[in-house]
Amino acid sequence: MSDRSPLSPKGTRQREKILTVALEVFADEGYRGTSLRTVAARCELSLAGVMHYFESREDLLVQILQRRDEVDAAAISAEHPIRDFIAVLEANTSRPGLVELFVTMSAAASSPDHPAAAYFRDRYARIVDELCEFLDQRGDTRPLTDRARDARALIALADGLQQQWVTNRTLSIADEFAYALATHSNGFLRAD
Amino acid sequence: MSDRSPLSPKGTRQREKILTVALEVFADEGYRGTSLRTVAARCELSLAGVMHYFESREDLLVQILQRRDEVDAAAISAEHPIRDFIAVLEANTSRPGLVELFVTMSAAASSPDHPAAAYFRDRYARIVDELCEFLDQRGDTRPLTDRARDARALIALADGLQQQWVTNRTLSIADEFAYALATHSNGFLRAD
DNA sequence: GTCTATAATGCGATAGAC
DNA sequence: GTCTATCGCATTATAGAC
Repeated sequence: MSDRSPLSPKGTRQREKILTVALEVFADEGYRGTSLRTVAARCELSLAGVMHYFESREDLLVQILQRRDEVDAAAISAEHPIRDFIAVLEANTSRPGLVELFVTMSAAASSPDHPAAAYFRDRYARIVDELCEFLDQRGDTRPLTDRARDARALIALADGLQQQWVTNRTLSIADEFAYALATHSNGFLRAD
Repeated sequence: MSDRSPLSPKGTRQREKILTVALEVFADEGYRGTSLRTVAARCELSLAGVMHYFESREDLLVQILQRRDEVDAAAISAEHPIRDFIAVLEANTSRPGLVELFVTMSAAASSPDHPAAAYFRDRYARIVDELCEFLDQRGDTRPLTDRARDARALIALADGLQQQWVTNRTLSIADEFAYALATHSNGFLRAD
C-alpha cells in the first residue's frame, strides 16, 4: 500500500527506524517546525534516502500516525480500557507536535484521494469495531447499530476535545472527557 | 482587526458582497478546487480588487467562517435551540465545501499566530457562554464550571462527528448527534 | 531503474498607474 | 477603489544523468 516495491528485511528495519525517529522528532519539535530534512539528518540519511521508503511526504506523515496508534493501543489493557484511554489522552497533551500532526492530517483527509483519507476511514472503522465489542462484553444488549452510535460519539468527543485543546492548551482533555463520561454515559461506559 | 483602513459605506458593502459570493463559491465548488481568482471572477473583480479588502487569503477564509456562523446563528430560535442546531448540522452536510473549509481552518489554528487561532478561541468561548446560559435557563443548577464542561462536550461531539463525516459521507451527523443526546444527556439537553 | 535538474504552471501577494 | 503587471513560492511534469 505504501511501499514502492517489496522491501528486503533490511529495508523493513530501515523504514521502522525512520518512523520511530520521525515520531520523536515531530513530538519534540512540533509539526510546523520540522522538515523531512531534519528527520533525515537524525536518521543519518539524506532526504532522498528517507524518501526512498515512502511514496510521498504525506504518506510518511500518515504512517507516523499509524505508528502512534500502535504505541497507544499497546498502552490500553483489556481490564481497564477506558481508564487507560483517558491516560493516553492525557499523555498526548505533552506531545503537542503529534496532536498538531493529527489535526493537520484530519483536515487533509477531506480530500478523498489523500492518503490520510484512507487512514482515517480505517482508523474510525477499527475503533468503532473495538468499542462495540467492548460494550458487548460489558453487557450492553442494544442492537449493534446503537452500540456503534455510542462508539462514534465517544470518538467524536475525544477528537473534538482535542480540537478545542489545540486553541486553548489550558484545557485538560482527560478531565473533560472523564467528566462527560461520568455524568452522561448510560452506564456501560463508566470509568473502570 | 482585519481591514487595512477604515472603510467607506460603499467599501463595507463591497466587502459584504465578496464574503457572500465567496461563501457560495466555496460551498459550490469545494474548498480545494477554489482559488481567490475564481472568487474574484464571480465578483467581477480582479484578484487585487478582492485582496484590497482582506489582509490575506487566510484572513478572508476565516471571515467566511464567521459569516457562516452568523447565518447559522440566525437559524437558531430561542424556543427550540437544540432542535434548530441539529437542523443546522444536517444542512451543513449539503455544503461539503464549507465543512472542508472548517476542518482545514481548525487544523491551521494549531499555529497560535494564524488568524484562525483567534477565531476558534473566540468562537469556542462564545458558544460555551451561550450554552451555559441556556442550561441555566433550563433549570440546570450545577456550578458554572460543570455547565461549561457540558457545553464543551457538546461542541466536541458536534465537531468530532463532523470530522468523521469528512471521511465517511454516508454518516448522518444530525442522527448521530440526536441519538447521543437522547440516550446520554442528563436531561437538560434533551431535544426540544 | 533511480535520483536530479530544469521547465512550466498556478497560486497568493504587492507595487504603481489611473 | 480597481486595475495591470509582476514577484516569489510551491507544486507538477519532463527529461536527462548516473
